[in-house]
Amino acid sequence: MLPDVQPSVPAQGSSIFDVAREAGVSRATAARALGGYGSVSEEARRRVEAAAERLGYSVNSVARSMVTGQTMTLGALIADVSNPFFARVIRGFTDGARGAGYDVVLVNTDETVDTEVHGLKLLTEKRVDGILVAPASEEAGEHLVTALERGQALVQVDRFVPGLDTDVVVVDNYEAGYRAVQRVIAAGHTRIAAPILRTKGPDGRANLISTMLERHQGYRDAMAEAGLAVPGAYAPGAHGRAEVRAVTTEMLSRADRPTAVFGLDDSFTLGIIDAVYACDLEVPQQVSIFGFDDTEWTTVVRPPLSVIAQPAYDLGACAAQALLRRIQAPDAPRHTHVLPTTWVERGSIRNLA
Amino acid sequence: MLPDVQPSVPAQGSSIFDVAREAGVSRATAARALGGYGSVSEEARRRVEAAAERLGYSVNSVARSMVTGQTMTLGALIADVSNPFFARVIRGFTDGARGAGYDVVLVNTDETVDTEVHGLKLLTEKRVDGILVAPASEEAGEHLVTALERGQALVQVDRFVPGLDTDVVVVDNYEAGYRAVQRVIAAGHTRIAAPILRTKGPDGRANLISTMLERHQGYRDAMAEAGLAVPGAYAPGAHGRAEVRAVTTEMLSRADRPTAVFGLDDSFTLGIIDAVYACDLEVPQQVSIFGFDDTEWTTVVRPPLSVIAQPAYDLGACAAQALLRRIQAPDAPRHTHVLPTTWVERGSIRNLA
DNA sequence: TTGAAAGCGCTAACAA
DNA sequence: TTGTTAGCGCTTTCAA
Repeated sequence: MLPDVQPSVPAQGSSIFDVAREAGVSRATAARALGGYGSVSEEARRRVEAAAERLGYSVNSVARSMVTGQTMTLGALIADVSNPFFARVIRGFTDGARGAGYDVVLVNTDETVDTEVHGLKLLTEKRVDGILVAPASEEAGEHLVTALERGQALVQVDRFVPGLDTDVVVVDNYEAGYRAVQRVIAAGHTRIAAPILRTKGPDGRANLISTMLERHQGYRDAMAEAGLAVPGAYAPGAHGRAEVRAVTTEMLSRADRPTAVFGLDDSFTLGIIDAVYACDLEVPQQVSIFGFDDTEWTTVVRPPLSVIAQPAYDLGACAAQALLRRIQAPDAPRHTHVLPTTWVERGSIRNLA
Repeated sequence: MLPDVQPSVPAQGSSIFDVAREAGVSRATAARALGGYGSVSEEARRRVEAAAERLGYSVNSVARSMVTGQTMTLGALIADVSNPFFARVIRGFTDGARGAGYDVVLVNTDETVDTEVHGLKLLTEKRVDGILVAPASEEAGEHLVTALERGQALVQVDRFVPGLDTDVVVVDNYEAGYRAVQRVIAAGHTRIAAPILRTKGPDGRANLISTMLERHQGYRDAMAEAGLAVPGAYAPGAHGRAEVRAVTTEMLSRADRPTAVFGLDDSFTLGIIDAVYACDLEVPQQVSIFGFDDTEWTTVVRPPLSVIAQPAYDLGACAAQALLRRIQAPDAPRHTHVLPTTWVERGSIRNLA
């Protein structure tokens, strides 16, 4: 009736041993009944389940992971959850993961390569089954290469390190920026500005984020194609809302101030609006504004903001799917998923044509 | 030179055994050198570290957790990360956790008790060292009681189940609502409205969120104390921005429309602003608005919004500290931390006095 | 269908 | 300082 031998040190909280004893079966049988694998008689199953219930048994998944080699956990290395864009990406990602029985460990990198490297190390040590990463730099990807070589399932989202052979889920930032600016040009604007992100790494070197860069390149190309100039003053560098406000305020105070300003992301657009208020300019009569990313507040500013909307939630959800498939089939060919952006015309662009 | 015996099944990826062999020491010595515990000669340490480097060794923390009984992981059970408030709470929480060497597993409950119960079960099975929870219901707390009895370290944030003996980190929602409304009354308003959240659970029963309830009670008490009436039409139930917009639009179309409307949270305030635009009313000339939570957009609406600011990040950071202390000292007395809110006066309230 | 036994990769107590 | 050994709680052959 008591097949197995009591482990020498009794565990705190009941283990499968206790359940087995309580049910009068072996540990193997109890494990089979509880884990839903192998074959167990109906009778045994009922007894084990009742015993587990009585004892308040909770399976120890770290022990399980030890044996199966799977943690049923995914990692997410993103810049900052408190950034609304990433918050939605993460929501999509956790939903996708959860649907397949996976949990997710969240790590914020603040766009810092060192933090990303450290976070990747931690996730690796925790043996997560797969990792989502929005790389902090498109240049520093060695740690990701190493992870990949070790067989780590990896998916890049929002941005990607060129040449890194992983699944990728992005939007076409270049195209979106390009088309948006084309529209504004078509509306008759010739002086269009777009402050650009300038992040300093700990070494003082510029840490360019590919997403922003691509949007900006789309802007530059659309301008060039229309024969329009982009003086340096129209593309000032800044980091964060306050700096954007500052450089934009200066830009809008110039004699040749732009007639339209493009916010390359949520926080940039906010900084631009701050500047417009600081300069006491009317939108869109005196200056037009358009931005990237359709957040909740774009319809409560007056006039409502015209923006490029990107499917943040879907980006995360799609990345989860890709990662899950990668875990299933490590050697299947990699895919790059380019999700569509949408131009949302509202009232913040004046028609000069 | 090769003290230990090769395990029968060679592991994929190198284990501490491989490192030990490569370094010519025993597993225990390798483990000590790598884990930074016990005593190891300088010579051995160097050899082990070199071997680990050469082999690309990564410690398996699930195995470590197995023996130490610690996962160095915390769980977070919150409504929704894509809600800016919770996103900031989570950021504070992960930062606090990370500082002490902990990672965090994120679970969204969508204010649903069932999901919360299930999430708690998962986190328990994963043997996280502590759990942060923003309870979905202040009535359904049995699962939390059970966790507590089992010795689970727990901290409640933003809301709490009355009588549940855990550390708690909140703001005084009642007081904040009360004082804000007092201010508006002092500005001469007598007809003040505040739509209230009505969430339906899967069973169709109302699932009241204590936070919103307390704010609303503060509003009611401030009104009552000033001898002001709160007709039912001034406190319509709604769920989500769109519904708030709808009920508020109707409210503002009445002959006895309120002169001020209180947004009980971010999404409510957004819905109220939507309604104000829909009714084509001027703020604050025709209607005043004030809200709870100072999000990024409150300064880009015109007029800028007067709000009660709450320290979302600090709520999370403080909860992390409390949880970490609880893990250290499971039996120390519980504390309730009430973080201060701040009234931020901007321009959205008309002075009628 | 069931039980015995091995072992996942690590830490920790003990001995040398 | 170092090595031996015994597990942590589970899954998984292999026999019975």
